[in-house]
Amino acid sequence: MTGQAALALEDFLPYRLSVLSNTVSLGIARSYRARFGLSVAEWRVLAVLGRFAPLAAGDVAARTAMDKVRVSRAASKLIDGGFVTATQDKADRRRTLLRLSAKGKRVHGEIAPLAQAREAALVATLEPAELEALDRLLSKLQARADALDTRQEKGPR
Amino acid sequence: MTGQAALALEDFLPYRLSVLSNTVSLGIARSYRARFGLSVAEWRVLAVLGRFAPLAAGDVAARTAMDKVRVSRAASKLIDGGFVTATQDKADRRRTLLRLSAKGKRVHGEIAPLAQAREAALVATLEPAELEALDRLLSKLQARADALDTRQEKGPR
DNA sequence: AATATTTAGTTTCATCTGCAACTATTTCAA
DNA sequence: TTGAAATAGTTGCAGATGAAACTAAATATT
Repeated sequence: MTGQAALALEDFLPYRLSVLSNTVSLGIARSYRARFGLSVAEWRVLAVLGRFAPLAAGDVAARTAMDKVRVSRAASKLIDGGFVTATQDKADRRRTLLRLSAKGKRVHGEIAPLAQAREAALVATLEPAELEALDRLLSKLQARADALDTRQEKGPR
Repeated sequence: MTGQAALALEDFLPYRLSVLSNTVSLGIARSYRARFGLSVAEWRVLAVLGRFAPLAAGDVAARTAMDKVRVSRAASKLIDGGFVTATQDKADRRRTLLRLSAKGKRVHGEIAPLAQAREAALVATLEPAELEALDRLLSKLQARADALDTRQEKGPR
């Protein structure tokens, strides 16, 4: 009845990516929400701070692909919870330098292996060659998606 | 300083999937949000209704991998907007059968090609063999993610 | 048949989220 | 210098979201 080929949602790549991403992320999120009361946004901030010493909020945003509002709120919660400390950058007093507190490091040390184990379990069924292919394909698609996105927006980001 | 290998967010598969999925979906969403005022959830419901004749809300949820709350709300908006009609199932009066209205069909007919063009642009850089590999990898990962998820939950879904 | 359980869907509540407006500070330009 | 423009980050608002509680109808149990 539809004039043109009906869109098969179940084969539609953006949809498949969305379902897969949600399945994976929600599964992981559940485990650390239950244990530490951390949201995905908070965990991401914790993760980059665990890896890259002091970062300003803007740097966190760049590294997590989150917008600055989301980072700001996640950081506030982490500070309230005592996971993160904030100090004003003396060289540029607009900037707030974020670091993990001792508690933050402890939690990061607990969650990171869990997250890695989950990822390992996810890709356990893939051959090494497949894993390599996956890496390349995701990189290619991300680059392409960024390009399409930039083109669509008013100006360059 | 961290005892174990720090988690590299930028290489972390769940994170990469999330970023890619968001880049792609939001890019597409922008185009039909601007034109028709439809959210991603609404568009998904419209898409499955455009393809599979009358569906109950629960069937829509199953086919879109959205939860029933989200489906219920998207359906309400679509009904308010005149894109979808709802009739009570005579055989089971708990069920509401959803169909596209004439207007809904028209909009679906407009958006579907847009969405397909976007997908085509996204995968345009992939060789046929790569596309095939992508398909297989996503299926494999989804199956695995589902299995891990089910195992984690209390009972089977 | 009467009651208990299950199922379909909605609503409430408590977040989460993004956009836009805002403050504070720094950098640029006249 | 001094005002204008840019940058870092926060907050108000309005919409989206998920979990849990709830209503209504169907099915299972006794």
